[in-house]
Amino acid sequence: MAYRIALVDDDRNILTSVSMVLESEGFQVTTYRDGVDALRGLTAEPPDLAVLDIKMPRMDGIELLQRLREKSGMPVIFLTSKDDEVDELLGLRMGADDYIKKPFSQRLLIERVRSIFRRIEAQKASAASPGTASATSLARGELVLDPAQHLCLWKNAPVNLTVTEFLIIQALAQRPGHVKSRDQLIDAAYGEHIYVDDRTIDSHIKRLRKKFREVDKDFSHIETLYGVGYKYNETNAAA
Amino acid sequence: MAYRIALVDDDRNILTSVSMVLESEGFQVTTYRDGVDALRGLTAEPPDLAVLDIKMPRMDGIELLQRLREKSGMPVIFLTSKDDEVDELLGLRMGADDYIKKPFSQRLLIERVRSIFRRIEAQKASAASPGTASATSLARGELVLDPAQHLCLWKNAPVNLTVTEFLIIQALAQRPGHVKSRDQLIDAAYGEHIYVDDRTIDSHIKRLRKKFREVDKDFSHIETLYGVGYKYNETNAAA
DNA sequence: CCGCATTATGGCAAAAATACCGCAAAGGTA
DNA sequence: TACCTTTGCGGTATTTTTGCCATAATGCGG
Repeated sequence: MAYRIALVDDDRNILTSVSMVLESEGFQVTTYRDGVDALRGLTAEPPDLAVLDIKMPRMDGIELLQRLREKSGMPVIFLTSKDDEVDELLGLRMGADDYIKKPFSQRLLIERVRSIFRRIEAQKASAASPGTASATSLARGELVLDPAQHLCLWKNAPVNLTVTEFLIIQALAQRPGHVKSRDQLIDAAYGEHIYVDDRTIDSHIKRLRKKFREVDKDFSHIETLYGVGYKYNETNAAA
Repeated sequence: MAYRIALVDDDRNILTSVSMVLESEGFQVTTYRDGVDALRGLTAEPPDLAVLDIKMPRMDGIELLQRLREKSGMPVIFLTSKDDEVDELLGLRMGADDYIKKPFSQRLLIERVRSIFRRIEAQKASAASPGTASATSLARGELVLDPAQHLCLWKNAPVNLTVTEFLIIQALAQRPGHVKSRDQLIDAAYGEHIYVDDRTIDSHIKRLRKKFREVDKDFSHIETLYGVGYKYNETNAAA
């Protein structure tokens, strides 16, 4: 279930480059080249997040946001070129969730976008009634993972995981019995444009094992494959 | 299996310092001092990644990339000195994978480089195992080998192999009944540019036979061809 | 059966990979 | 602001793997 992001900018180059980046991260991107078009599109089919340039012909980003806010509370990130535009944003504080100064790195952009969606997930989690399995949830034998609720159950007992831990166990449980290299797990947990050390994965695996053991002393479903990576087994490791 | 990186910059200091950093991370680095040389070198022997300075005499990085793109899709990272160069990149974005502003920290550079290679590995992995049965998995009679799961079964019993052992049995099982010389097995297990002693293969064969015998006392499918090498037989050796 | 060449195998120390402690930085919250 | 949680990573202990040696065993040609 890919998030949908609307991108509004009058610079076609930025439009294509940014949307490429976002799409490479698995988001579904719709682009608009000016505020008027965008207002129509965004109203007709609201995305999960809007990324707006401030300076645009016909209708600038700020006016666009004000119009949007009449109808919708969708998250918004602004793109700004100048510091005084930032000031303006801060002064007005009219409901933007974040802003990014041009020029910006892919990494920064993705960081901001992901943080927005993390926040949304968190809200969903607290809002959702427990017991309702959402569409994206995962039930692998005794393990239940529901990203929407940020819920992890082991043999029906809740396991309290942090965001990173959740992403890692999710990646592992996606394919029980299959090895994931540390690099693959880094991609799954952080996205492709962020580097963390291999050993950091070890730490998270350690914490995961510990938390599962707190619920089930004999938990040993996360297996180390020496020289390869880790894998999640549905059946407990015997030998 | 070291990744090969080409580094192109007219500043000799940067050339040496950066290549030292990369080499210390285990990468194999080739350097070029201008775009014309680089184009020739990169075309003749394409590396796994190119790191290009933008501002260079004779041919700048942007032109170099365009020329490269005519032939190759190798990943590219740009080095830039000025913000307006960044703008240009963001706008044009003609196939560069990332950019780094000078001056940059060693850590940042490594971060970017590793992220590129993670992506490559990820693609390899997903290409290798799209469904449940990975394309490269092998079922030869009673022997089952699945690299994606790092799984080895003999008569449905799991055999716990190390990476090297796995690579060797894989090479042997690829063509049952066909001899592989020790040199061929070394290539298969270590890559072509690493030297280990012939007798080392004997050791691995020893360990393989032992591990298989632990599961099946009468296992004798790995046959020695005196003076030639080893081969894997589907039917047990009748001798 | 003999002598030479090749292989099998147990053992071992070095190397490689991993587990995990503890801390400090980062981020969020009240 | 101060406080709490999360997180990444340095560093060390531990485990696993691995290459190779020395010796015994086996194969091969005569």
